[in-house]
Amino acid sequence: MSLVDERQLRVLRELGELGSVTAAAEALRVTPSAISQQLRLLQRSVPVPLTEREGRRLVLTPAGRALADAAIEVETALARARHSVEEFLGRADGRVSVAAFHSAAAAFWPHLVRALSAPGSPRLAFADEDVAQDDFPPLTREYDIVLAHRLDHAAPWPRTVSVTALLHEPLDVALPAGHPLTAKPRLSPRDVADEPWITVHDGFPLMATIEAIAAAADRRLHLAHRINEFAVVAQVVAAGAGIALMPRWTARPHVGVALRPLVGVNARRHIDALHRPERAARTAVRTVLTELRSAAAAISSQAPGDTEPRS
Amino acid sequence: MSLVDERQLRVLRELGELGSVTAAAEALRVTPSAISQQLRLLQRSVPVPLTEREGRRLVLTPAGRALADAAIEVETALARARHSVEEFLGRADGRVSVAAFHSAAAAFWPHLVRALSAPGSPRLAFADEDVAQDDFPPLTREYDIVLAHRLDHAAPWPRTVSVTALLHEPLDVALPAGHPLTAKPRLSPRDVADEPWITVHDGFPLMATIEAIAAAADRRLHLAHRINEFAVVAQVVAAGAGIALMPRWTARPHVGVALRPLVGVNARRHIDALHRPERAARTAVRTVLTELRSAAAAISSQAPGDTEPRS
DNA sequence: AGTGAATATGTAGCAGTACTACAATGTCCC
DNA sequence: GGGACATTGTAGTACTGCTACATATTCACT
Repeated sequence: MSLVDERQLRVLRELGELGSVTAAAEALRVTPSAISQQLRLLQRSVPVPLTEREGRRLVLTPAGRALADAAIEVETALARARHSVEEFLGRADGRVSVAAFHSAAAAFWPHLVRALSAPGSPRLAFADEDVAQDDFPPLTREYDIVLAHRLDHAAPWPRTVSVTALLHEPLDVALPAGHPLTAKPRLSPRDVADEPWITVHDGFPLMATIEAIAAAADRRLHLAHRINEFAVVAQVVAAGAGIALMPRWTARPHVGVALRPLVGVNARRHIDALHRPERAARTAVRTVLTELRSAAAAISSQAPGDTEPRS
Repeated sequence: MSLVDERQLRVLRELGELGSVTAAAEALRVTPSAISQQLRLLQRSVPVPLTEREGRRLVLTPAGRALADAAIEVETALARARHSVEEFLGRADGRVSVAAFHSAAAAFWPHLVRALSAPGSPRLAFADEDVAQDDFPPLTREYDIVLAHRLDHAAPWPRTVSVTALLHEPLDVALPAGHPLTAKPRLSPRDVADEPWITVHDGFPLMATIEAIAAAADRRLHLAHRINEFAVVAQVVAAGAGIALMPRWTARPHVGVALRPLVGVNARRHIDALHRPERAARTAVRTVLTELRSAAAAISSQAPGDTEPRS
């Protein structure tokens, strides 16, 4: 019985529905002999007759009809399997996993939640991932979409991932409220080179800008603290432990911290959505990408005084 | 996509569950190379990657997982199909069609209905078929069980059908109440040869006994009427239109009709259940056959004064 | 850093299977 | 009884899935 296969079941079913070997053969585009042989093969696995002669035609016995009915289920399941990939790709409400580093997560995810809460929208699965720049692309193996950042002049993303540009965000200098430098509307590398710095850990994107400031000022900076998380950085800056680079749009404003634009070095970061090219074959993933772009537009224009043209 | 077959889906599913080509190969008792080739073949039909490398192992992508899930349904349906014949054979409550000629139907079917009314019993499908003797065996093509009758010396049933003997029923002479012959406890062919006869149509089983009476009495009988249905015969006999042969047990008694045993010719008929041998592979069919046998025992002993040994 | 074990993939050849073409057998209908 | 129709059997062919073996890649351990 275990060598009953789909082909034989299909033949049996056609015979049952069409009522003759010849008709089944035409339907399956083979010779009647092929049908006859498949039936003989199938019969070998079953101890009761599945077919019987009726005059010169061949028809199913009740046992044959029982098996032919089961064959319908097999074909249904196979058809469903054959369409399951398209279904998977086409589902509007599929699960979409989105990873992001902290500041992008805080800025983008609330937008996504609001925009995609209606039934029929993609179901979101968030995960925060604060990793060094090189480690963003590999995350696309695990997540459908990865929000990543890199500095203007850093190495571009590898070509194995697709990139959707979201923000080109200025990095400002964060000063404690009341610090003397807050008097200046914009700061040069020389202005800030002697202050104690709070920076990200080595390997993280913003570090390159810190190094650019040191180079432009021709000084060795004093790296007092290494803190990745901007919410913590803001607290420590406000407490007067040093100054820091902070993103203009995606970090939550802090009353004890003033932001001043930096001139003389290119202090900007790209925030991009990375994904493997084939993941965008899914409708749900494309929906989230579209929503991310419109969230980016909202984010970059949310503080009118701070938008790029005027910085 | 249409060349996705069960084998490829099975391979994909094993890969998904076991997590490596080698493990899937062991599970399916083939070499890893075979697995790899089947996966390549499957991938050819699908426009998005189903698998991806993870270190030195191979794992499913989300699309692959979607297809593997569908593969489970396919295997389930196939397993069900492979067991559907046993299920069909083993079901206690399967449908069993029973054909019978009129007097057997009237005598046996009420027993069957009473005995097999509990839930879980075979579901009965009755059909009355009053045919000539030669036409009983072919009815086994259409019905699971056929109640048929034949006379003692008639040709036996062909060996293509299985026979379950039910009754060996005496045929008595039916006389109008008050007819002079009712005075005799038993009748010889000579006693009845000059009466007007009511017989079945030519070709029907009882006809041979009529001819035997004529031969034994060396007379030509007067065949006044040809009526197959015993209920009608009884009415006409009671009305005085003639005498007739009637089965002792399976014809309903009629107040205007007296039955007298016939001696000197072998006047008995066999009532048998005929079926194709393979139909008895079904539990439900065997249940009905058993019930028919016990019904036969009840019928032949229901009128104690008329049982065979005393006739 | 290097080496060996583990894993997957490619290639060639082999074996089993499903098909076609054709012949034979059986059935229906006039 | 003859001709058309239908199924089955037989021999040969094409295809497909497998094994064996070689190769490439990754991992773990020293």
